[in-house]
Amino acid sequence: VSVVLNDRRDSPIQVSEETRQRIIKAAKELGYAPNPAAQMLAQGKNQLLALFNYGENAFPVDRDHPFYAYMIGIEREAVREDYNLLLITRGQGSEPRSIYGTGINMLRLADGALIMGWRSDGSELKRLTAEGYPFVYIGKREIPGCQIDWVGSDYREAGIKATNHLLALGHRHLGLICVGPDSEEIRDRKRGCREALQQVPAAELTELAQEVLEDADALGNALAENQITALICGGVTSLRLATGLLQELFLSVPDDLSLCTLAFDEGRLWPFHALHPTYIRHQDDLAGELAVQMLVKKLGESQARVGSKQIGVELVVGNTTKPLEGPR
Amino acid sequence: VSVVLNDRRDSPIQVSEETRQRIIKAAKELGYAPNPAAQMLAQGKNQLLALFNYGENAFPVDRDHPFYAYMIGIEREAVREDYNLLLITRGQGSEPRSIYGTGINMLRLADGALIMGWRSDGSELKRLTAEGYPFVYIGKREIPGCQIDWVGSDYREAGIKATNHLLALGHRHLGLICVGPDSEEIRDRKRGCREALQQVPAAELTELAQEVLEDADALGNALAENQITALICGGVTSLRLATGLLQELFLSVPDDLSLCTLAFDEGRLWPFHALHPTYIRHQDDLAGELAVQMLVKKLGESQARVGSKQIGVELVVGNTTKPLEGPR
DNA sequence: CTGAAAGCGCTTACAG
DNA sequence: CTGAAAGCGCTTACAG
Repeated sequence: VSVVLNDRRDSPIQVSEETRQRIIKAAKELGYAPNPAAQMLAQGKNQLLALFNYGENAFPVDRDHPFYAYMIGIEREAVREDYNLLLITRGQGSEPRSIYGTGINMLRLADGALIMGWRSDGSELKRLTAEGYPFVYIGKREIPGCQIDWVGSDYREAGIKATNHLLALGHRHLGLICVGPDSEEIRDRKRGCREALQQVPAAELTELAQEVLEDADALGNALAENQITALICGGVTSLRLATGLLQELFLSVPDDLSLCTLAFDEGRLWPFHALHPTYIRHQDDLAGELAVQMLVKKLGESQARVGSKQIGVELVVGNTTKPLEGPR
Repeated sequence: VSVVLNDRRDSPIQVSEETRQRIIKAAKELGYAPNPAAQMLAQGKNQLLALFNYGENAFPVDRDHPFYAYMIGIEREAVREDYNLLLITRGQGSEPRSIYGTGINMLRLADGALIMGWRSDGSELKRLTAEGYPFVYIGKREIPGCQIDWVGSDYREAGIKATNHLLALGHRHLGLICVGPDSEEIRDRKRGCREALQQVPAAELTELAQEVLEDADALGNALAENQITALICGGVTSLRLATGLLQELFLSVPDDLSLCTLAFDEGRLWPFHALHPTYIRHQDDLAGELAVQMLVKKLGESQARVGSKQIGVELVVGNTTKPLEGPR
């Protein structure tokens, strides 16, 4: 019966066509529906991938949140690979988020896990690795003495491309501002910008403290002091804050200041937007897909390392950057 | 061991504190985690809530999608109620989405389910109900001959409030435009607008076909023919399309036309936006929370009906509507 | 308080 | 080709 209903053609068991039909007919009449839990138990795997986020919710309240795009890719690929997704929400009511918070490794409900979030606890990841639990980290994550597989966007390249663009436009006094907690990916942004800058001897890059985005005058002073003609924003949040303050300062973009952001989501644009930012386009949805692929591969090869991957980025030129026209 | 790990204080079995600690310690050391499928099989529940979407993905690619806000609330409440969330992605690769598509009811892996999406198959919902599977529908869903519990935003009230606002400003020739597939909630919008309009004898409401949003001239003609001075958009998509076309037509908002939308997400606004739409604020995240509460209640009371709920809405006045100043 | 046993609904070798 | 049996990992009466 099991062979017939699951259409196991590769089974060693041969069933006559007549019997087969008889079984199917009976199943229909009885309104039979298999119990997936029992199937899983018998087959020893449950086609479940856990999603764990150290940072916030799986559904970020802030839609500008970079994780959102990852999620889209993760779900898309999960459909293809025929896995269900398990959002770990039990026991996540209090900070800090923890995998072992309740004492047991909750991820083991699933065959493997995708983990994300900046505030991740290195020791928990080490323990997971030691236990041989298969997971892939979403976003770059380097832990000394512990090789973990991750997949993320190449923020260093983002920094390089943005900086090169502004340098090519003739700007020599650049500013860089990132908001948010210090993380591998913030450091990569800064590193990329610095690397690109070093190719042009006369150029200067000022890293502005994120506090200057709390007050228009603070930003104005910082820009003036350093003669900044082009500002690189680390992401959408800094771009949003900066544009607001620049408006207060009556500074016009790009006439008074060129603006370029290392992350942006074009889906946000409205027809009546005057500004179309120059930005670095990421493919975080592809990163999400790749993460699932890597994890599934890991599961198949019983926990071999699959290696980390960085996804390339590209510059999209909008109307917020323009060539420098001599001294201000 | 089972009694200790599941913290069954009400169990007839008494366990000494010492033994209890010994068990917990051992579980930790061994990295023990219960198998949800086995738990499901043995006790018929596993603290898992399934999420099934007839329409699209759980993570809508379009961030303007109304489901997104629901998701936020669902997750928030799941944390509180101590449930994990199971995103049903298996077998969802091809249209139309189906719960029984593979022959088995995938939802049975979880204790209960939250179901959403306009394209839902009434017969599947009927079958679920007949089987006694506990679920709550996200968004209004009425099926003849089948009482189902749902929770959704009150789009009729949205229509009423928007229409009343425009009438109060003196407008008498209103237009209404909704895009997307016909659904209970689209019908409610229209119903609400019509109801409000009937209170003012001299007023007229023209329902524009969604095709007029495909072409600027078509929209222009429709507005002119009906002398429309105020346009109600059904949601973000129609608002977006309309603003784009109005710009092409050199019609200015709100001087030439007042604009009000029945759904909007203020989180989208940028500092440099000139237009702040007058809109109806929904509380879909609260609806999501409520849905989880209702479902959990259902689970507790072993599938009693809990009744459907509609969440109230409110008008937020922006700068896209203004009083009518005599004939145009 | 502890241990052995039955059973949840399936799948899959294993005998007939 | 068919039927009886073991086992997946749990929970829960049931004896000791």
